[in-house]
Amino acid sequence: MGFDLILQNIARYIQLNKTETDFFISLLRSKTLKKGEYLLRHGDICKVENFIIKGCLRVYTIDENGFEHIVMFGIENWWVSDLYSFLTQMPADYLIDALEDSEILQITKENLDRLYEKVPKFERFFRIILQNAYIAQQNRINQNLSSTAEQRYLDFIKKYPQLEQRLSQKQVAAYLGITPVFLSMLRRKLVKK
Amino acid sequence: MGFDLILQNIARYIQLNKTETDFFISLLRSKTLKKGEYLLRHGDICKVENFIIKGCLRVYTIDENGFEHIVMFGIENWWVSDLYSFLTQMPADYLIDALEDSEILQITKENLDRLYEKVPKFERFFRIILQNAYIAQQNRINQNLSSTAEQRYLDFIKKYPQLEQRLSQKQVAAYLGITPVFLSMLRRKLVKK
DNA sequence: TTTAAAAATTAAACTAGTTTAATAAATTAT
DNA sequence: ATAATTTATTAAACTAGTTTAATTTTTAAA
Repeated sequence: MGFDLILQNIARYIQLNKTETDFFISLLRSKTLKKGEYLLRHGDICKVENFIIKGCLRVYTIDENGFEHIVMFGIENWWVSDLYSFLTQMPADYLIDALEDSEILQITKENLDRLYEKVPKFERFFRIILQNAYIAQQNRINQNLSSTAEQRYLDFIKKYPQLEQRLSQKQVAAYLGITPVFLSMLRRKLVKK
Repeated sequence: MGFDLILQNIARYIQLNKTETDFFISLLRSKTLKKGEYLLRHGDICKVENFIIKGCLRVYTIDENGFEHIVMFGIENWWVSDLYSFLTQMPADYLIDALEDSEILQITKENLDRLYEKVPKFERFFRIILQNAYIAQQNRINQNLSSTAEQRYLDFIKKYPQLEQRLSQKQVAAYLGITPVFLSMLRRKLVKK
């Protein structure tokens, strides 16, 4: 039916009975995105939390000079949103769009709040998801502070080998915090070795 | 009693009755730290989550060249730990020490797990705490990707004016990801304006 | 209160990463 | 299939931030 992946994702941390599972699924809406299509624009209210079934998205900003900076990629089995905007229902700081044709499942804030009320186990689930995301982000901050661009690139392709295959170098550079020109130079230098 | 601050901190997001409050407090241990004292060393197992009642701590790494990189400061009303090590009980990636004489309240992993079981509302509490921390970290990542050191410094003193007063420039530089020498140059340039 | 140690300042030489611009290669659209 | 657009490459000039080192100021220790 297409809910297998998300149920599996949730089963990693909490066990749901049939009623709970059905209730949860009833709160989801599915959506497809063409490559390049926006899920969220800067200034929009982020109305939903998104679970990716298929495809690849990016969460990013565009600075005053028009340069893009990617705070996260999302692929199959990941949750993405502008969490600040989602929680506060204030205008979003980030943009989200699809880097590939994608399929997602969405849950609105109202429905997620209802889910927390009716199935409090989901508090635990999202606590754990957030713990993992927090740890990953902290490590990324540390790496941005302590490593050269070359080391960050090497760590990136080591940590996400499959993801790197799916991304253009421009996107990788926007994630690493360097220019595409410099990434190209780094790669040349690395293959020469 | 010294528990006022932490109870207030928790009351922001969940309501506890007398029994729950007493149970929670029974799980806490208090500890004082002298300036410079370690709470956690790289490679230790992080056995406790720490709530700061008074003082200032830092969570950081030391790179192969001996330079320190600060991933977070903690002051009154903040929670600090090496979350990865705390959750997995594996050796810590980070060091934590006191930048001022400090007082903290500690809860062990076993006790926190018991707390989640007996008072599931705490799942919600820590979910919300983590949401806030996640959002703050994501904004910091974005800023590291998109702003110059000068802009990051200006944003830092604007966002944490009270904190900046308590820190040496060396610590601020280690948080911003620049050398103390360069921070000194920036400050001179800024006062001249 | 004096001494020692750490933090901050300044300047000059240096380098990691940027910018600009031109060309080639790969994707996308018609 | 062709044209148009985007992405990647390369090189040269440039700049934000580093490094080293010497001096001053502040903080901590005895």
